[in-house]
Amino acid sequence: MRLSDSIEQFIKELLNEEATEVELKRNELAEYFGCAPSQINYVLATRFSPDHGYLTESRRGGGGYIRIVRVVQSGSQRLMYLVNERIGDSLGEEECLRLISQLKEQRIVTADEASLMASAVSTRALSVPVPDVLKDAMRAKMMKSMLMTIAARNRS
Amino acid sequence: MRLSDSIEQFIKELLNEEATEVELKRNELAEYFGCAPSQINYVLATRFSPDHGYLTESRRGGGGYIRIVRVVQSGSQRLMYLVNERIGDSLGEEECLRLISQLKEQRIVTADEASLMASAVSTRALSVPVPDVLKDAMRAKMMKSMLMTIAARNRS
DNA sequence: CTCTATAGGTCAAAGAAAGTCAGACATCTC
DNA sequence: GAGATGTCTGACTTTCTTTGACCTATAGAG
Repeated sequence: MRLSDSIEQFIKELLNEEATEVELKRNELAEYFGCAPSQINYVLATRFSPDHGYLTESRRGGGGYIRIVRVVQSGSQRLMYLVNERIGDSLGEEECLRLISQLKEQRIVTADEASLMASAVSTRALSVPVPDVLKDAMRAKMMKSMLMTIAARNRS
Repeated sequence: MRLSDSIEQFIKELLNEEATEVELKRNELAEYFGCAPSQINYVLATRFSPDHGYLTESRRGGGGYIRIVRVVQSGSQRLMYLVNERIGDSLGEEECLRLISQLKEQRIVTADEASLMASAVSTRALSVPVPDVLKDAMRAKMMKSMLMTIAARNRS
């Protein structure tokens, strides 16, 4: 069995028993598996990315840590559909706005959150000298990122 | 738990019970926590700066002290300050996150809104081939845009 | 007025973790 | 079996914390 798979499984077991969140020390985990610490980053990048339904945060320095949050897709099929299929690699401003207003109508986000999201992907917010193609790519990523965050919260 | 975090918490507990102001002796505090006195300055600098919503003043010599004041500021004042003065033309991810978490602590935004904002300016959301300089310029604009939206909403 | 004990301030360097990335190696696909 | 894709490592980087040596201001005694 591959090392990455073992590490993946180990973390998923920690997450299984009613915990939707784990905190671990990169160095300890690496030592436990007898591998380079950077291997942990590889596993996180390839198995615990937002596209896989996870969020991670971390802190460096003394007392540092890595936290992994599992985003369960029970009450949020709609969101996961958007993240995984509807939104591709690029999304124009109009399309973003359409999607956001749908989410609001379906009461998946509040009116306040909808306007917050809209202001983040607005032309005004992205008015820097960058080709439109890249801006739309960013919009897609930003939308996915925000939707994942909402899904994580809706974890019901 | 980190020493800095313990000291931070200790001070915040002193400030919590209806007191908006504490006065303490640097050396005593350091002795209580068994650390170097300069550690106290570190905590003040990283957790009780004006950005965090605190002011500090102090006095040396016999009978010296350090006073920490929690600044009471309305939400919209705070937002305007951030938009017009604090956030310039560029803002790194770490700084964004710091500002956002302070807004949350000061209850100007909800926890949900804070995580939404954080996910919008995250590295993850902006991982497209664009120079960092431009990303930080975008972050500044996005933050302003979102904060303006919040300010507009609060004014109702 | 001067001296000294008593505080707090500053800064650089060491330490503690995590992040990044290029390249070696492995595995899969056709 | 050659090229593409996936794994893994190690050297280097970045960020955050902690300490200690040295600096500066103040009050009070003489």
